[in-house]
Amino acid sequence: MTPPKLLDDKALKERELLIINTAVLLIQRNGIENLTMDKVVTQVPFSKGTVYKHFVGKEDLLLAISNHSIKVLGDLFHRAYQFKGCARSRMLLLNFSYLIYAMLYPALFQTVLCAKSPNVVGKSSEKHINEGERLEIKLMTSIHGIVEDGLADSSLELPMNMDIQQLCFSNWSMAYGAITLLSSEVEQCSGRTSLIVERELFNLSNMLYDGMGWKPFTKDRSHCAELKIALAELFPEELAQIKAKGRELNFDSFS
Amino acid sequence: MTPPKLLDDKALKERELLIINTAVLLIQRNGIENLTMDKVVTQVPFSKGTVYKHFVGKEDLLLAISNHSIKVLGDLFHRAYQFKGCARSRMLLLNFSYLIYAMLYPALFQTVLCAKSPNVVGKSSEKHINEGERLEIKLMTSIHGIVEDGLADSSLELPMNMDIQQLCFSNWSMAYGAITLLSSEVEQCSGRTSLIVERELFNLSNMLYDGMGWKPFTKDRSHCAELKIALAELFPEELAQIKAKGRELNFDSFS
DNA sequence: AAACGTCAGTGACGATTCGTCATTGTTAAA
DNA sequence: TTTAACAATGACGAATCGTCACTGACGTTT
Repeated sequence: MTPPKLLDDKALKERELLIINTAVLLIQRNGIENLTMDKVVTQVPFSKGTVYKHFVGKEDLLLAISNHSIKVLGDLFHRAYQFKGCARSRMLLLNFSYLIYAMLYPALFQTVLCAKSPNVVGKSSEKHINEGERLEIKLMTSIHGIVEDGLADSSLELPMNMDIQQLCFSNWSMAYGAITLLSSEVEQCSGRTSLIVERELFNLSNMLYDGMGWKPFTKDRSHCAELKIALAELFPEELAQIKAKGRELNFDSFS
Repeated sequence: MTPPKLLDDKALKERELLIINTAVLLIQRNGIENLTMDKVVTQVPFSKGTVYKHFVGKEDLLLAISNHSIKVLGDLFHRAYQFKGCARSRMLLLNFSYLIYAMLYPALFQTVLCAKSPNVVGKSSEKHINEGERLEIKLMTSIHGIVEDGLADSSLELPMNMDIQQLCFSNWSMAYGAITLLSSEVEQCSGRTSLIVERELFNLSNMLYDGMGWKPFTKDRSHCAELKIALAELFPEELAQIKAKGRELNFDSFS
């Protein structure tokens, strides 16, 4: 009467990842708007029914891709968190790791944005929705850690009766807004508009940190030169890949 | 031989608006993820072919709704711009008009977010895409005007070699990020999380303005009391409607 | 070893939704 | 009245979705 276990979790995870990666390739090739389950099924050594065992529908698959993408971003964030340097610099570095992510993996970035739409969330499984929330919280922990370091070394004090979570959210929402709004420009080489994403992100971050009273203030330190060095040290491969795509982070147009 | 004009522009515009409003009602009732062209057609005194005369497809209709929503928001922004008061207060007020909009018209707000997805943009007509860009620029002009007023009365100086457009974008992307990320919380009465959207928006705005060096600084003025009065004067109806929905802007939890 | 039960896998199928287009109706000039 | 251009219709084919009845493989029971 013991129900036989025929499939181990490992194999299931592997298969799930294979489906996700296949879907990402299709998104890269045809655009997210043309992704269909039928196409995914033909590109995968399983039948439709099996795919639907893993994902209750197309939207659920999208959310799973989004979750996977957030994991990738979480790794970049963690590297920024671990960098040696003052807290404020590392927070700026973290924001730029977000930008690098958006430039390097546009399909993933795009999918995360799409997955935020109620169109997707409304049709997804509880399991993947909860996983997504967990992952976003995890993302926040890197930010959290940097803020705590800033508080610990007294370069930062909590302003306006705010708590740590609020401060983390401030930085996150600011970076999110800037990169999202300029993400359409992120991919192209030359900006049609006069807004340059790396410059706006840099200025916006510094204004916010100055407003928080986070030392060293902009007037006392060349954050730009520091950032340039840190990026080259922490993300050499990623910067090279971006360059290979014909795009490049340009810090010369602003001091 | 003169080709007869049978439909005037006015009637066309009216019909387009009727279709849009019908679709908005359906979104409110069934959620944006369940909007179908067939349902729209049955709710409208025209046939499918006629609807498709106006909108090349479902996504194009969504974009048109988004554009319509941006017009509504533009009106709120303009009222904030015209308010009497110091520039910095008005900018804060403008951000809060954005929040009011998100709370009062969740379906519209949601549609604007969805319409940003490449899923939608990729399948829409040039006409509506261009119209959307025009409308967003128009939105910016209210922000632009307030910044210029701040420069004119010397309460603000351009920091870090930035130009006016960059400053406008900073405020916009910050407000966008905060409200978007907390929009899922915007509708519900009590916050499960410890983040309260009106409080975060208030703090984030003030930190940014302080960082810009925009006077009067937070330490010198009770922006909160001022904002409370301004909101009551400028958006009495809207605040009442929000209250009627069971939600209320709460300023007591922070000074 | 035969019968049985459980579960993974399959892909044909019905249902839904989309967008088109051949047809019909309408208007105003000739 | 005829005609030409425009407007409106809704039946239809195509695409996509997600389900479900069936098959087969494997371990357990008899």
